Amino acid sequence: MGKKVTIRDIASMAGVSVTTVSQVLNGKGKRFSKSTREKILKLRDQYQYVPDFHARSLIMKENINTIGVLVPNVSEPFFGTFVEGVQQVAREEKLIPLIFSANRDPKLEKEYLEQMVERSIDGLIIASARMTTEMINQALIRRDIPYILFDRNYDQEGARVQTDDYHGGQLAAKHLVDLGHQKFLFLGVNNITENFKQRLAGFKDVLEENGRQFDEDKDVLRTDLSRLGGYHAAKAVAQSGATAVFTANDDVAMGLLRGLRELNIRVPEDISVIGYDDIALDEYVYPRLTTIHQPIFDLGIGATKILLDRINNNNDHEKVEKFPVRLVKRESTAPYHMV
Amino acid sequence: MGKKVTIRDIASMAGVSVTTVSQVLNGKGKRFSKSTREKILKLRDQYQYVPDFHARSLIMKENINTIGVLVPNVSEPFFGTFVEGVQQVAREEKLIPLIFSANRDPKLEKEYLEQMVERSIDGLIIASARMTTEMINQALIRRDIPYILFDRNYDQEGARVQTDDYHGGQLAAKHLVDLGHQKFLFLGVNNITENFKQRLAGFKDVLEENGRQFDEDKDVLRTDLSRLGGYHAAKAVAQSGATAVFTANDDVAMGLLRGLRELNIRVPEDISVIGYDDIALDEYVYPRLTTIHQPIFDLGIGATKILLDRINNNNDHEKVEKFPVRLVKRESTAPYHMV
DNA sequence: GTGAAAGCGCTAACAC
DNA sequence: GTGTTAGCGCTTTCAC
Repeated sequence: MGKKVTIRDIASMAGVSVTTVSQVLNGKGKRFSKSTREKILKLRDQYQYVPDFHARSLIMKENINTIGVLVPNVSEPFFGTFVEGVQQVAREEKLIPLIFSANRDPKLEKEYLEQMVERSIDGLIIASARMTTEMINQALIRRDIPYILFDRNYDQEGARVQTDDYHGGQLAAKHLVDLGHQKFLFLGVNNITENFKQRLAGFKDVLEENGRQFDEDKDVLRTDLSRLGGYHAAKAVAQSGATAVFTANDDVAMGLLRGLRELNIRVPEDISVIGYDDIALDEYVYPRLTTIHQPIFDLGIGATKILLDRINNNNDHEKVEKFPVRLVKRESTAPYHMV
Repeated sequence: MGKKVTIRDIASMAGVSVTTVSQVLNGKGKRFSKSTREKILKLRDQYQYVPDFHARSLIMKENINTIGVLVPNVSEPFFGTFVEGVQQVAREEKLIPLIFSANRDPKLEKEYLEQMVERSIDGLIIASARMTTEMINQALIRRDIPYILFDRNYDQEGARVQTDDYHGGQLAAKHLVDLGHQKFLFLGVNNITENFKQRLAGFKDVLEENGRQFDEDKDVLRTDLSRLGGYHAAKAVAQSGATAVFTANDDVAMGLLRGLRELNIRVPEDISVIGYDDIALDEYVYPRLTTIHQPIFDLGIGATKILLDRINNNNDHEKVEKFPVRLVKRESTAPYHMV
């Protein structure tokens, strides 16, 4: 209903100037009389005056602390957890996180990125496979907006948080080899990005070091990076003859579990499945999923902290923080039995 | 590094006035010579000029399409899907959705709400149990920002989308009664809100209509509204002697499924479990979860469309759009067998 | 103790 | 065809 109450309205009602109101409301009004101050405060409360954000940030180059978070999809458990980590730090540091979920649509990503730039946010956390450094810089060029890269951005510049995907792949292979398996499969994704390549490389290397056969042409299957993708791949997995499958991530593994179940193939008795990420859901599927743990929540925290660091200290050197991965043994993997 | 390029910079470099630049860049420059236009466009590209958002929205009170979405937690599958629905409409309508996830913290919710108001967004979608109409109005008062309420806001004013929770409860009871069960349990939540009350009421009424016993004191258990909550409740559920359990939502049901499994209680052979919501995960747990379907994605779409309607047409009457619920039979419920 | 005035970057009447 | 001017709502010198 009501038109917006401006500082001018308050001023004229209080019978003082806008300066006075501004000063008082910003806690810089020690020099004004008590009665003036109280009058203004009272009017503020009465009319629910809130200074206009845009007018304010137009002047104050130092922004209200706002950071942008660009993720492919908040509804994926992985990114949901990541965002929660970001939020935790944001809360502690009184930052406002603007979350943009672009559904892996490059056009949208670009658009959102530009939006954030326009809104002159203080910093940016970008989690996106498709987004190249070039694209990012193009949008950010000539603005010194610090940003942090996350996930799948290996060959890129810029401060970032990373996990050791190669090592993750090694761990998965080692676990499966220890269980005595002989025939392996990597259930990868159609749109392969560097982190997946690394996992595969680590996986393959350990297999070969242990004298196992692994042919990248025949022993790698590709599907969509989703539960449905894993589900649809079940038949091909079953026909491959492999007894141990390493999936691109836990979502894919969950889909595979379902698909295998419908095919009456038992996990882990017939096939062992190991995922990647360690999302919270892993404990709730059946069988509980063995996986490579990534500290997703901590990654969110870490990314935000590095970003803050860069914002505040204008820390220009490219900081790359590595986070550890580890094997989490649950029920979806078991020793290999000869048939 | 570079300072921000302003319209003035572009103007002086092009040797024209700011007006000219502004007009040309906003597509209102038909009256200018082609050479001028091209010169400006080229400079814009060269210097990656982006008009300052704040300066712009300071003037054009109306036009930047931004809506705020306040949810308890994006990483919950339910809200994740809801947000996706919102985003779909947003994309179609060229809106920018600002997502705020407040983790059910009332203080944060209020803070975010105020933030959105300050940023003069065009409209608001609020999904929050704790948030009373009073709180909302307090933050929104004297601004005519239209908003839509979602989820758990029964006894409240304002346009909103709703599903028929009472009917949902009825459907659950009917299904269980049809299967021949005699002893029932409602696994509810500690912090009961109106939607849960409605579900319970519908559940109870149908049970009693069919001559089944249901005592709200003894046959209702309370736990946290989460997978972990359901998990922890498993023992109590097992000891209750009930053969059919209706849970507050699917998350709780998933936790219960896991807990029961660890107790070696078979679902559905020993106990039937029916959830609520029909989140995507239901197909991937074991056994696949029977549930009451809510059109979560459509709710997101619907909420956004109603909001748009109110923004554009200044539609002041309180529109309440109801969405249907229905039973989705899967594998977690089965006929009752005498022991 | 208080206020006038300048200006943040932009758009839009209204000249010329 | 193009420029002048007047703000949008606010903060901040600096003068009184």
